[in-house]
Amino acid sequence: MSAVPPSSSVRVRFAPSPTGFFHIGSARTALFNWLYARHCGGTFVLRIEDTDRQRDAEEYLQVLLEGLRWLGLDWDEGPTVGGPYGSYFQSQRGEIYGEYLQKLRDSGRAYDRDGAVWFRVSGEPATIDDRIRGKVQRLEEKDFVIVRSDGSPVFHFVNVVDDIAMAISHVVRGEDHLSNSSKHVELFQAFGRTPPVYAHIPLILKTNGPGKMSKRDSGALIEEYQRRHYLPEAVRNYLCLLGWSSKNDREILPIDEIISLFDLPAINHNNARFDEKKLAHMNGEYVRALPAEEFYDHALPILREEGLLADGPAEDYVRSVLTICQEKLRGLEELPHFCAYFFRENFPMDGDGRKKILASGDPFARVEEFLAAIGQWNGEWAADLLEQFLKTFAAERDRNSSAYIHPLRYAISGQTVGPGFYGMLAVLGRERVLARLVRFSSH
RNA sequence: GCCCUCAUCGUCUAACGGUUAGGACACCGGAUUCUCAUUCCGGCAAUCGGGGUUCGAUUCCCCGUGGGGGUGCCA
Repeated sequence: MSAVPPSSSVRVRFAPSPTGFFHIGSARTALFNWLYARHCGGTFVLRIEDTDRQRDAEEYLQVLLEGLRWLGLDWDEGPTVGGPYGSYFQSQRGEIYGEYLQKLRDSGRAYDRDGAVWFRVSGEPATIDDRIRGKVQRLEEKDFVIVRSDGSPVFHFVNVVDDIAMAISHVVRGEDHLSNSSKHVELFQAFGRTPPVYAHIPLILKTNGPGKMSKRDSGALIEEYQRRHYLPEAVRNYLCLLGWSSKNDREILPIDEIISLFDLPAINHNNARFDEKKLAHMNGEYVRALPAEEFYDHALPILREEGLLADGPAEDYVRSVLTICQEKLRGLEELPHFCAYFFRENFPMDGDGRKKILASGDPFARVEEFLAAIGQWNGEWAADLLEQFLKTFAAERDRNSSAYIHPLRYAISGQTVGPGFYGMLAVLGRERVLARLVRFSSH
């Protein structure tokens, strides 16, 4: 439960069904609910709609909870934290549904047919009070099933019962529920309740092609970003921008600022297409802006996972590698490939890079020339002095320093891109650099 | 089919009824004492169509068109 008691009667809920995936659209719905709760000082309830009771329910639930935690969307009531309106699992609320069903039977709004229980509609158009779309009217024409013939209650019924029983004040959900809201309003009214305030948020569409994002689309699952070491703050920030904006031309915003600016009527009406490239760009911005200490904390487990720390390099060495690499990264995902040669001698030599180097001159000759000179040099092995040395060295031979830098970089790292050259030399250290140059020139 | 809903650059979006229609991503070009994948500068690029209302419409209304959703004993 939250440490700070709610200062508002606003109670919102995120009510996912544990399917084994955490879809980006669901995450965005959870996020908007959470933002609104935090904006109002209200309560964010997590309710698990597990009426299907699958075999792997527990494992499926973990995907969801871990995804929410990763995004920093903490819930005030729900699984693991409890709360006064439990249980927060629909599979454990059968008794409550029974009681509410009896109320509908008593008032003549529920009846049996074909072994199922049906709800009798009123014949009047329902008015949905929607904070984003205004008043929406829709006539629910046909009676509908609320309890299947196998005895299990259907979504529309349990959803409304739980919202009543959990005193939910605002229902923030995807627009795919808008048409069905007339069913829900009818149910609220049949229970003698005023329906909650609704806010139907636009859907997230596929990057290309027709329809909304589905689990199978590239980039559709939160767990994919976890696995690829995206920063959760970046994913969350991007998700905020799908259907909402600060209206001040700023897109990268600290979450506290988003919370204070966020409001339901400010949400857009139109669906948004998902753009993986923009998300990737935003992730890069977040990675490069990370304070050195936090970058280190994020990077260390990744390097370890890739086996790059197997030789037990000194902490100072790892830190200096990360310091020169951070500003060049587009994301933590590429870090291992970007810096592997700092940690092992059997790094791969990039094939295209080799062609590039060969095309621009004789790399072996350049490396040998340099090797001969640097071997004699006994200056301090520091970035600024190495720069001085190379510039003088190149000038004496009437060449541009880049004539040496490119082949040297390739010889030392196996790549044509990387951190600043002199910083790279300094961090690797004299011994390692010279050994690699020798190996390259005598290949 | 019927019902609901939406409509500004390719994409995400901004614009009290009066703006050279702004920003971001992508793309293209240039610069940056060494690479680029960082950074900086520049460029391309939009109000779906037709009617109204108004001195004036991206903005308000209507009709089309197009998109999305719903229409299950799925959620």
